[in-house]
Amino acid sequence: MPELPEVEVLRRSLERLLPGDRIEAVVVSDKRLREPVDLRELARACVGHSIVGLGRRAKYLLVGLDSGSTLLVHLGMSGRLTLVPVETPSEPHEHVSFLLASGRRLRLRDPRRFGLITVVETSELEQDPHLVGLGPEPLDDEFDPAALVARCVGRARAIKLVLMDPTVVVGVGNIYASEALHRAGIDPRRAAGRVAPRRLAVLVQAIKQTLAQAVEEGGTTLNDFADGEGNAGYFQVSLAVYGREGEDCPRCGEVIRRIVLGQRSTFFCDSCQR
DNA sequence: CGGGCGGCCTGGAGGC
DNA sequence: TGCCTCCAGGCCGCCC
Repeated sequence: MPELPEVEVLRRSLERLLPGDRIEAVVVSDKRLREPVDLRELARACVGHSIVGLGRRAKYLLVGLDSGSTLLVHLGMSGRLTLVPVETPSEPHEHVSFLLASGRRLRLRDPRRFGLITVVETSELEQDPHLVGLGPEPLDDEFDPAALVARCVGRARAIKLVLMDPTVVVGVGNIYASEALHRAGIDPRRAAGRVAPRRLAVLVQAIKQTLAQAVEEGGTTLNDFADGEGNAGYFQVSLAVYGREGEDCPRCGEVIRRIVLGQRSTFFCDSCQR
């Protein structure tokens, strides 16, 4: 489900709702996620401690606690983290609930179980194995044309797959890779090393603009994405190509195609993406 | 090292 | 109604 914009939208919503609240109990109802949920570790870091802030790195949500620990949460494909009244009945695929002093509970559901929740010492966040080796944040100045060019020279891989490589740039998943390439007018199949530097510079701007706009529009809700209060996003109406096989390209009117690259659906316009 | 692929999971949609 | 296949926003590890 979530790429960078969705996680950032979630972060912003929780940032308004959670800081200052205290975790009174942790319930693990299903420990089966990408890594088994460790109740003892969660409880030790959380119970009796307050939430101090919400951060994000790549597609990981970071929940900072006054215990000196940070919760690292990844939503995988189908994860949802929502704040509900404490008496809300549990639903299928609920994994973890944090009962808060305010009478609410923060609940993590994830039917496909590709998600993750774990505890990291805040002072050691940078060295955490989940985060180490990640490339630059796409919305930071550090991600610039020179950075992308350096990672593309001499590479035979399709440019779309390079964009989705988290050591190149983080947070760009299957939807936004297709969208950014359409904006930049670049064929997703083109070998990364054969995209001119000038056009890679355009691509960097397209990525930044696409992601920033998606955050402003509340993320993309194709099926079930929602922020911490359950609100859907609406960037899906701004999608130019993703999920629009057979429709007209909004820029040139040609038919949008769907192909498979790296086992993922890829949408593009053969006519205005070269 | 780069590159390609299978695997991990469940649920929803659509065809028959 | 049921059964089958395909498809889905991510990521990891194995192979050549």
